[in-house]
Amino acid sequence: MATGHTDPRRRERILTAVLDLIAEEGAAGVSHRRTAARAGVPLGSMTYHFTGIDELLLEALTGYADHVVAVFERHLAGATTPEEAREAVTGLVHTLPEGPRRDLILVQELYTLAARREPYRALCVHWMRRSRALLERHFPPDTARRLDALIEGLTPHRALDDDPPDRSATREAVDRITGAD
Amino acid sequence: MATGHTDPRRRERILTAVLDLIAEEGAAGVSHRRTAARAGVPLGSMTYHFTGIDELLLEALTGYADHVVAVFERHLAGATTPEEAREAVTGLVHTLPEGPRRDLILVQELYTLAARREPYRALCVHWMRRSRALLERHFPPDTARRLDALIEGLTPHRALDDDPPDRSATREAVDRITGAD
Amino acid sequence: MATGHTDPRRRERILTAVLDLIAEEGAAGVSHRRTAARAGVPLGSMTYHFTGIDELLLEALTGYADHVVAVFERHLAGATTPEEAREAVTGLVHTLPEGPRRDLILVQELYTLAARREPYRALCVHWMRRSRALLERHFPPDTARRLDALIEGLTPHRALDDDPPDRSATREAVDRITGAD
Amino acid sequence: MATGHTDPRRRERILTAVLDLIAEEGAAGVSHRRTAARAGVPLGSMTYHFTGIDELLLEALTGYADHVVAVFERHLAGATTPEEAREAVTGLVHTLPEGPRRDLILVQELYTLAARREPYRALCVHWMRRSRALLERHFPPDTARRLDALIEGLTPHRALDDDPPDRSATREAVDRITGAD
DNA sequence: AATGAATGAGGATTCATTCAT
DNA sequence: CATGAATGAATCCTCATTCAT
Repeated sequence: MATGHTDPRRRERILTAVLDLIAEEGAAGVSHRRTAARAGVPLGSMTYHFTGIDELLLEALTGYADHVVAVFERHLAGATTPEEAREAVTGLVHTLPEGPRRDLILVQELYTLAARREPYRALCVHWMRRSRALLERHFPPDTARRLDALIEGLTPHRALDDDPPDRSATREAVDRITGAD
Repeated sequence: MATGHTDPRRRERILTAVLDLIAEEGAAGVSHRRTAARAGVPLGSMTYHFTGIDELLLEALTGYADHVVAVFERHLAGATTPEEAREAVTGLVHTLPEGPRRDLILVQELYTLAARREPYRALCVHWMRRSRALLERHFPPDTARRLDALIEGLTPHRALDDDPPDRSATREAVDRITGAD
Repeated sequence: MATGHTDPRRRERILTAVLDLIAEEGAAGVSHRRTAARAGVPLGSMTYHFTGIDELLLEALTGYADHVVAVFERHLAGATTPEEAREAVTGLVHTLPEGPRRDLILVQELYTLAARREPYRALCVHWMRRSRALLERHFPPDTARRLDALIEGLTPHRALDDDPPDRSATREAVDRITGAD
Repeated sequence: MATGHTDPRRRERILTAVLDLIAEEGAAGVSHRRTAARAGVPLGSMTYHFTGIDELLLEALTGYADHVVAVFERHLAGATTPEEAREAVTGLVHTLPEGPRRDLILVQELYTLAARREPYRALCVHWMRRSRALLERHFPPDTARRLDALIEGLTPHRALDDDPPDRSATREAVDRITGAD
């Protein structure tokens, strides 16, 4: 009532809460009530700012995908030789899911949504395309593609495995897939 | 004398229904009601045969993992040389998600559950270990590991991509990661 | 918890509450919450016993239509001559909406629903057919039809008008429409 | 100097939207949001131009009643003899609900509102009085009254019946109720 | 052994209305 | 004058689970 009546960061705060909830409870655990509580906004606020749960999830995950691409880009930015690019990619695999597995989980949830529902699939495809394009700055198209798949595959392994592969094993895989001889 | 004095296939039928539901609606879409309706059993039957939703999901997914491992094994069974093994693995990647993406979805859902909740993680780890063991019959441990990750990574790509890599591209990736020279 | 666990009159009580609510607040005013409160049953009970609001309304109104037909029949039962039948019909018009206009309102609400949604239309048509059949026991088909329409038309007039037509006016109209000469 | 310094047709457009909504969704389906969307005006506009939902409905239905009376009048205008008047009334019954049942529905909705809430009742009574007055130009008061009721009763029959009475049947009923001999 | 009945919690969403701008 | 932002109440419905039978 006495608040500024227009808090421009409200949408933003809600989206952050959504991402936190996806990571903690899964996409299925994202409800209006829970999100509102977490973001500290009234329940009615949710459907005012977002059409429905789907818009909520989609927008939050889009923001997250952008963030991941940015990380990706930052990692690869400095590399000028193939050797440096390979090292950068290796670092990437070991960087992303370092936190509290939050990133891994978010990616997994997105894949799961994408496997079944169109808008999420589109987001996923767009994302894959962008990261492949980044790899293609340093590797030929076919190699970029293989490398992209490898990165994707190493991630769940690193996250679930009790005894995950160490950095040198990752590097070895990267070298082989990119055909370093 | 025989215990299950009613339809012994009831559990089985319920588990099949659960798997169908996971594939169609996602793990979050599996409810007692829906499962009962789909399996054609009374609602009260659900909590009689299964402790709760988790037991339901876990048992269904365990059965599915067994099935996938069996497919895996069948594919690799005939291979006697590394060359044949590589060809078998290639066939595997192109076999699994060929159907109506059902398999991809189920795997994805399992990963998502595994990322957050213990019993699912254990199932997942056990599964990964078994498939790696199968690969180790034909490849050295480190190679098996890399190969396993690659397979995992190729799957979502093949499923989501509008223009998925063809068989020869897969074979090329397999050759490189297994160090065929 | 300590209740008989199976109250067979519960459905019945709910339907009575629905009819009361339609009369008092209109069909649009029938909500699960209000109905539950009025019938003295828990909210969750509503969707257990009835699929949804529509089943609720439809079943309640079907019961009401049956009741009205029964009244109709009882009124006409004793008539053996056309003269007696005309008198009975006249009595009918002046009997039905005598109460607290409850009957009139219920009929009106049913018509309104019937004008837009199929299952209600079917109920309405079925009802009209039955009452016409009753009239046809005493009048030729065409006459029965005209008479039926007249009855329908007199009802809202009697209910809304500040100065509604008296019994002799009704009788006069009945006589004319049935061609008493 | 001119007051409505913005679009003066806005009120008008809103009222048209309200009528459309009543016809399509029922009076209960008229909300500020839906009306605003349909009329293409901002949501805030609704409560600026109209006190609340009731004012909205009442004003829209008043306009509609005026329209119906005008049709009524136009139909009867040319008639100079009782015979012509009877033919005109017959035409009326077969004209009104000819379109997409829109008119029938609107009338029904108005009756339903009138049965329960005062301002709508007043509107209804006023309307009935006006149409009766029109009939009284051609028929004696008692006959006008009977005829009015008959018209009212024929309408739902014609609208709901699968096999509605044809024009000659209507004419026959009109003749009888007006005592043509 | 098996199940229909029951229910309180929580799901998404729509709403009329208020108010600062 | 006109309106976008905001919100708490209420909407229908689904749910996992308990329990008497």
